Amino acid sequence: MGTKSAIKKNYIIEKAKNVFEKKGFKTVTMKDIVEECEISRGGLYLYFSNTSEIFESVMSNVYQKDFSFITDEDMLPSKKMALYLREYKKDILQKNDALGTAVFEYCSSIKKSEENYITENVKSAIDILKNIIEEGVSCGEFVCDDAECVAKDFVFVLEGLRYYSFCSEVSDHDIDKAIMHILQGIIPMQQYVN
Amino acid sequence: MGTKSAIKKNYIIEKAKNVFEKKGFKTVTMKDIVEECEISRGGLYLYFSNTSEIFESVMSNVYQKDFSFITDEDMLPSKKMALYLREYKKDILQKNDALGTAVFEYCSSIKKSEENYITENVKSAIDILKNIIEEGVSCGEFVCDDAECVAKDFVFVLEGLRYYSFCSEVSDHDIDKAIMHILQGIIPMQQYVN
Amino acid sequence: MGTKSAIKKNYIIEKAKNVFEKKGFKTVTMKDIVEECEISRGGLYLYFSNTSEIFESVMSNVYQKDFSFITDEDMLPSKKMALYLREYKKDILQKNDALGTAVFEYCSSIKKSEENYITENVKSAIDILKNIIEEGVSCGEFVCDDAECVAKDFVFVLEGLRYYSFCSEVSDHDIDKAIMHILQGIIPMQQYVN
Amino acid sequence: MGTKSAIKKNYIIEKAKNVFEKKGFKTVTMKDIVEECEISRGGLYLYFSNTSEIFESVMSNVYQKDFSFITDEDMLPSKKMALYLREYKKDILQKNDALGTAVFEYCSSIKKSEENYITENVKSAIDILKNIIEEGVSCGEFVCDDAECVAKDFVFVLEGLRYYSFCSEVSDHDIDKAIMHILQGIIPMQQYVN
DNA sequence: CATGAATGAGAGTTCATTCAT
DNA sequence: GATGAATGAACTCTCATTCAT
Repeated sequence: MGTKSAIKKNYIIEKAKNVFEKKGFKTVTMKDIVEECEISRGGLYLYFSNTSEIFESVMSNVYQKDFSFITDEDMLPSKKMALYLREYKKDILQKNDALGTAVFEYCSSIKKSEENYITENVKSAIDILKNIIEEGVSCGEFVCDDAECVAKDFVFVLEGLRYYSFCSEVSDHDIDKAIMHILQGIIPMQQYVN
Repeated sequence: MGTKSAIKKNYIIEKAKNVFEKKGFKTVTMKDIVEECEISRGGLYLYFSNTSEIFESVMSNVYQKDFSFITDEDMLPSKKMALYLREYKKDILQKNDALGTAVFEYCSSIKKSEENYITENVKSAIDILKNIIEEGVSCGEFVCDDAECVAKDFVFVLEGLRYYSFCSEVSDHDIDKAIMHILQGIIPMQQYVN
Repeated sequence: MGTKSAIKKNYIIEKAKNVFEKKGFKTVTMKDIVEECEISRGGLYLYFSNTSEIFESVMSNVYQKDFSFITDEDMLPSKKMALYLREYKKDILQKNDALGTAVFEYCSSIKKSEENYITENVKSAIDILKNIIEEGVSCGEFVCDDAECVAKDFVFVLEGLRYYSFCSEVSDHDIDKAIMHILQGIIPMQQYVN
Repeated sequence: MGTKSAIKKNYIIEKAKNVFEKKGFKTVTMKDIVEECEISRGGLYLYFSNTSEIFESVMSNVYQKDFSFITDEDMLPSKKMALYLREYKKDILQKNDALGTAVFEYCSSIKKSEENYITENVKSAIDILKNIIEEGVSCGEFVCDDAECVAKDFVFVLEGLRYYSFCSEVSDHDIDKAIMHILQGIIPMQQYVN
């Protein structure tokens, strides 16, 4: 596929993203995407065979956050925690009507045994937080018996808020409060900065 | 519509529930339900005009739990808490492939401003837990500064697990661990019984 | 069929008339009539098998005007003419939104060779007017070479106005003017009274 | 829509015309037209959304007569009258089982206040005839006090015959006789040529 | 007689997918 | 590559008609 094709493919992906944000996943049709892209019916089929394929492409374009700071040896665990949670929060707030519904619909329509975006996301988030907490414990910033348990607490509370946000308004403040409450369980003084 | 009709209507609701459990909400068609019920095309329309109407009926048949114990003045708050959380857990585990996906699809397809099953459910759960905790604090069973905050912690962790359960396996044990972790924050000794 | 049945049948016919006035003939369904009558679906079939049958009954109830004065030997032809045309006019004006459309739809959906309400009506009107004119000529009230031709002029002008009235407003005055114009061709002085 | 499409669209219009001639307007279905055209169900929807839209297209293809001679300054009014009435007659005779019924059904199903084919047609015919008569009076060919009244006499008699023709046989001769009778009222000598 | 639930045929409409150009 | 006309399958919905009660 030449450069021109790649450009067009990317164009389709960008446009399709709008459609998935508007309609979720299940009810999006090839026609919807053709119309959003203002290309020909046949044209779309040159690049994608069905909406799942398009959605996969949208997701791999979208789900790329830079979490390289996690491995930065010079950064304090408390700082890492603050940065990571801030990103998480931003993610949820942005999804207050965006791709989240589509992701859910897509993932829940796949057989459970398979890996999917939500599973991957949750697992990696638990892992990252667990590492940060353990690091924090070693250097004396955090106090915690069971890092995995706290990590899961963080992640599921945040996922719960995300889930809730698809059907109801969730504010910046709501998320902050939930995070602070858990943080208080592992640090003597507040170091989480908005 | 006489008694006979009521029986048939209930029959349709029961069968339709299977369909919603299998397919969620958005992609369920009147034809799907007709086929599951093994009735005629026109027959279904005698009772329901569209899938939303059927789904509403399914929900009002289903979503009726007995939480009367909450107001029982002789029951210890710790006991109430245990009972309530057990029900919550059961609810999530049953939904490990059941109506939850359909509920989500239905609710997220409704305008956010409107009340919906998920919003209602979350709000009422937070309320109930907050009351139990406050009761527990008054009688010395629990220790807690901010009952609402803890209640939300409970609810969103559980909702997070529910959400996750639609796309991945969630075990009895996973839920127990999450609950225990939060409980430890407010009680000196474990009283939560499975 | 007992008296009770006859009453019910008449009730249906009356109600059905409303439906035909509202919707014409072709698009009226058995369901429309059942609903207008507020009887059961099966109930209607005890009396009528289809809408044509009902329409026929409506028509035989409706199309009965008293033109006995036509044969009254003591009445002046000019008076007969006036009375007859007045009835004709009334008929058209009443049909300014009533059964006329249904009659047309019914008649034009029947094979042309068969007799139908419109054919019958037109033929009998021509006949009556021709007789009145001839009578008038004999007694010196009218002057006319070709009574049939004038009779047809009357009838087709009036039918033209009737036809036009189904799609556009036609006033009392419009009809009067048309009638007067033809009358002037056969009488020296105006004797047509509204 | 390119040239090819225009051809197909015209093809559909031609075929649809047959259907409307056979069945009138109200009971014609998209399926009827699909079958007459021998195209696919979906194919028709590429060009038209409903039967009204198709009927409108049929009408604008059909209702285009050349009456330019009306404004020809060199032609005698009597000649114009003869030509115009001949066209009118032809129109009625052709409709002896053709589009007229459909036109009526279509127009009578529209709210009366709106302009429609029948209203427009009648109004323009009255106007044209009135002008011809007045022209004829100026140049001495016709004798007439009230041109509008005579014009209406012509038009409504002819419309009456048209209406009658949908339900019964109307011959060339019937129309001629009616026309002659009115003409005799305004010209001393017959100049209407068949 | 009367009811109204039930059936199934049939019309409307939308789309995924193909294919000639 | 790209287009968009064309097809046909699938769904929605409405009614005429029947029939057990």
